[in-house]
Amino acid sequence: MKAISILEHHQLSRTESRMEILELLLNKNVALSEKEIKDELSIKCDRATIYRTLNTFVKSGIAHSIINNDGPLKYVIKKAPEDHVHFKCQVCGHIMCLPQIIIDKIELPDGFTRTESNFLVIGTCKNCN
Amino acid sequence: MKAISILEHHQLSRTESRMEILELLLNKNVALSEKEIKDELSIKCDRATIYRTLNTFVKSGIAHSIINNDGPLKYVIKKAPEDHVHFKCQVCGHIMCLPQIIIDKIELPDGFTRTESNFLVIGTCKNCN
DNA sequence: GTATATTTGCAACACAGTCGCAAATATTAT
DNA sequence: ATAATATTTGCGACTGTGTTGCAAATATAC
Ligand SMILES: [Mn+2]
Ligand SMILES: [Mn+2]
Ligand SMILES: [Zn+2]
Ligand SMILES: [Zn+2]
Repeated sequence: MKAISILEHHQLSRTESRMEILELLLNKNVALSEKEIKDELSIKCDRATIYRTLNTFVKSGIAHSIINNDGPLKYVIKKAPEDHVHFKCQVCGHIMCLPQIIIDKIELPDGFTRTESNFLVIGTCKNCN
Repeated sequence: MKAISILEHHQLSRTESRMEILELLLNKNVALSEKEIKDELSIKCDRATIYRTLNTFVKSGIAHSIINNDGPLKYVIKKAPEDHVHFKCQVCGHIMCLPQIIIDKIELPDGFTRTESNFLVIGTCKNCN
């Protein structure tokens, strides 16, 4: 399984919750909130455990969180290392990465330096258009 | 007073809370949260009133809210009509608009359409660099 | 297998934001 | 200016997201 080797590679112990949550994220191409994860999990798993697991994944670089303008944080497997744009579809509600668009290049005013970015574009996705 | 004419122009009734909150926002060039507003107000004003006032201002187009990656929404007077980049300084904590950078132009993948954007760049501001 | 380190579930908590309702205040009409 | 009406306010209760302490459960190391 891919999940096992990812956990090993990041030196994370192999617990049922971590395996199941990681596999769920690996099989999705849209970002999921804690609640959505809980609802889709086959095993029972406490809210706190899900949050702790997600935070662990983010710290390890396995996943990253996406800020939602209206709603809870969502999590997705980290594919591209660079900062990229996120897209939220108003119709289907899905939030996803748009790794095609890198945002290193934004020119800030004189004297400002960038360390990180959070870009969320809201609109209508390919499927819903 | 500027605040009075702004309220009149948007056909909002002229209450003490609205006047004070609006003047506070007009005198700041950084975004404020409900808590920060409450702390800076000279008059006493309930949390709920501040939230309602801010929502009223946003609906009227007087102010707009800025998503904070870690923390509550912040509010700022709306100067530029277009979507622009927001900047958060890790050192001083200030969040401000960078109206110089318009983000209409981001090229989305085929089939995606944009209606709104939330861009937050995190880094170090001019003063703190 | 046993010992040790880590993770889990549960409960409690903190905080942001909203809402119903009665009292207070602002607007309008007289 | 006074009275009638419409709007806003404060209070309290409530929801939802996310975190944390602690004891029990489980994973890893020996
Ligand atoms: Mn992403
Ligand atoms: Mn702005
Ligand atoms: Zn869609
Ligand atoms: Zn600064």
